[in-house]
Amino acid sequence: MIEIRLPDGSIKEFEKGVTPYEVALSISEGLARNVLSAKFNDQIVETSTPLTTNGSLILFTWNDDEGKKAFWHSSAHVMAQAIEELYPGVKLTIGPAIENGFYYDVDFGDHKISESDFNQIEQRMLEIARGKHPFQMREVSKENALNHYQKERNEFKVELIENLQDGEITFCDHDTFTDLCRGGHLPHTGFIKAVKLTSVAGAYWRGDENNKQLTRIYGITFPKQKDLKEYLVLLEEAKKRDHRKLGRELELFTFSQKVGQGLPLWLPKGAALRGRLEDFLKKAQQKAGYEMVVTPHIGHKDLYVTSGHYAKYGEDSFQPIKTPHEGEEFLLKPMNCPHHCEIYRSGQWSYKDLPKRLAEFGTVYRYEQSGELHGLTRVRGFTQDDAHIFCTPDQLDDEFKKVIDLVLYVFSSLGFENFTAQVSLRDPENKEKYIGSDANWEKAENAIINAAKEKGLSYKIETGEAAFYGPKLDFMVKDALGRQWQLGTIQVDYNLPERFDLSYKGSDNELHRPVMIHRAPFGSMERFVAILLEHTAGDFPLWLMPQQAIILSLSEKYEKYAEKVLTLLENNEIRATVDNRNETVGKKIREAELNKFPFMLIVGEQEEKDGTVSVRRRGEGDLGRMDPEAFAQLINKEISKNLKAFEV
RNA sequence: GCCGACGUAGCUCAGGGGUAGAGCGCUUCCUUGGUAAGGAAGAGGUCACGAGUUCAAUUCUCGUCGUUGGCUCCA
Repeated sequence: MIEIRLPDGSIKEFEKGVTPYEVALSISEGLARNVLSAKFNDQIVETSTPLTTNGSLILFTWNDDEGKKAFWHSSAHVMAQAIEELYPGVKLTIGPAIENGFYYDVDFGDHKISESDFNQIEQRMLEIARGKHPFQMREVSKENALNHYQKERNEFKVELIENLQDGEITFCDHDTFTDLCRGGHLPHTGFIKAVKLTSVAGAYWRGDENNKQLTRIYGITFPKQKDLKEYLVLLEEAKKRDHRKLGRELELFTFSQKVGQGLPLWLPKGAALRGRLEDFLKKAQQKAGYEMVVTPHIGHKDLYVTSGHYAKYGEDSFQPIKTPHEGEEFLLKPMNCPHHCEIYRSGQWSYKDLPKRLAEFGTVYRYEQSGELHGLTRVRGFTQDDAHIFCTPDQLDDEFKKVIDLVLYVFSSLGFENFTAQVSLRDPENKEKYIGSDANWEKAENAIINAAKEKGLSYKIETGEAAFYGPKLDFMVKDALGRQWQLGTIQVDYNLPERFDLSYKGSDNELHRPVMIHRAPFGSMERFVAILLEHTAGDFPLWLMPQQAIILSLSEKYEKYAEKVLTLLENNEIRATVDNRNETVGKKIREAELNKFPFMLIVGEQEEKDGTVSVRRRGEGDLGRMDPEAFAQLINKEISKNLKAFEV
């Protein structure tokens, strides 16, 4: 007999060799029907794996992430079988489960696959699923495994197996199909009831663009047809929050093929919105001891040779601008740091002057790969809410924490709660990719981790994700479709101070090297506005709204009174506009609601007579008549409730 | 940059070898209204651009540009 501990803490005795499925059955038939996969002593096992020792067992269903993972991983096997049958001679490589579904990377040889092939594959997958073929794991010796795939001339699987230890290699069989696999499957294919292949994409073998390009097919499957329908509806809903769509509808920004790809044009409303965000940050930064500076949009090539950026990115950047005569070369500014370093160098500093915090809304230009451009989130010309802090090594920890406070203030003022902090460190295996000494890297990495810990951030460490000049702490936020984007960033840099020979006079009367912190709480105005749009669906916090209220005149007769109310509101710092069009009030309300006006003020005969406005709140309805002054107070009270001042 | 899809009116989209259609928006007129679409008329398109096939191309083929889902990249 063996003892199995279940998640509720209870311990049950079973015959040696009991399977997770049988354990589930002993609890309830319903559970047994729904159990998809299991974890025994922190190891993923099949529901059919005999358990031979004491241990703790967790059973997973569709409601668990691990259950979905097994579901989708198994679905990848089924898709692979369908593809192999329909396109004989293809070479399978890897096919994992992902956050929403799964993919399989396949070498189709000369065959071109496109979305028009999906239906056929989906149909075959469903046929296989209906066969209720059990997934069965078996151990294979390295030699046999290699033989199997050498016979199939599948160099990809051979490469995978070569990197595995003999004795830990397993194959998974179902129906007529066999795949190299570590495990974690459904009991059988019959659980898969709904199948949707979502896209086809090129993907490099092992993610390296020097390798062969494979065809990646993405799909998603569900245990019920209804779940698939719901998922598709969810996708449709997410599309409604797409910042590209909202940006056009709300007249915030546009693009022009003539101006060039990735170069956004900010429309009046968008520019006003962006200006308001800038003012908000400027105010907080002033309190936090920052000083604003302004630098030009181009810089001499030597500036970037000194900074090291030219060597690293020169080839892959917008190419230098040449002067007519002297043969000088200038680069479009890809970042503000070198300019700020030169500002620092323009003076002499004592340790008493530090930290020096230089801030600029600096517009930069980067030649991003054309396939990477995406709305406002990835562009070629954008404005960073940049600042560089020059401080003594002793001040680093404290300054770093202060920056975290500022970023958290920005995020909370704008209602971003679901962000993750990511600490990006150097890849110790690939040190040549980075500039700077080991000692400095270590110091900087520790400073970041300590600050993140002390500020109570829940952070994730990503090795190899650091910038080439230093480690960083990024604040990541998801867009409507769940894609992660970096917004705020804080980076420690020991290298630029070195390269620009920056110094300050210490209390010992000697020259010392300052440490530099790069930071941008928004990241870039473009990306921030994009993500903010997707999070709020255009329903911005009241203080940020391009227009806070719209005055709807009941007919042209009340135009004068409407204008009078507008002036009154403007005197109270409220952004409002008048809709005097010859339309019914019903239509005006509908459009104001769709255009996200938070407040609608209806004025007609009654209002004009007693000097009031009828207030309607978006999404809530009629709030009744009130004095325009009272309305102004209502708005301003709500704003001051939601927008707290930054406390240092 | 690579793989796939797409590009028709300001916007959302239908159509299809014989040079185009809807809804919304826009203009004008009627209507002067009470909390999510009042009515009528009209204007607006080199069907992204360039080449090829054809008697004829917006439609088919190729290329370019742009957009887009991924991959690689992201100072």
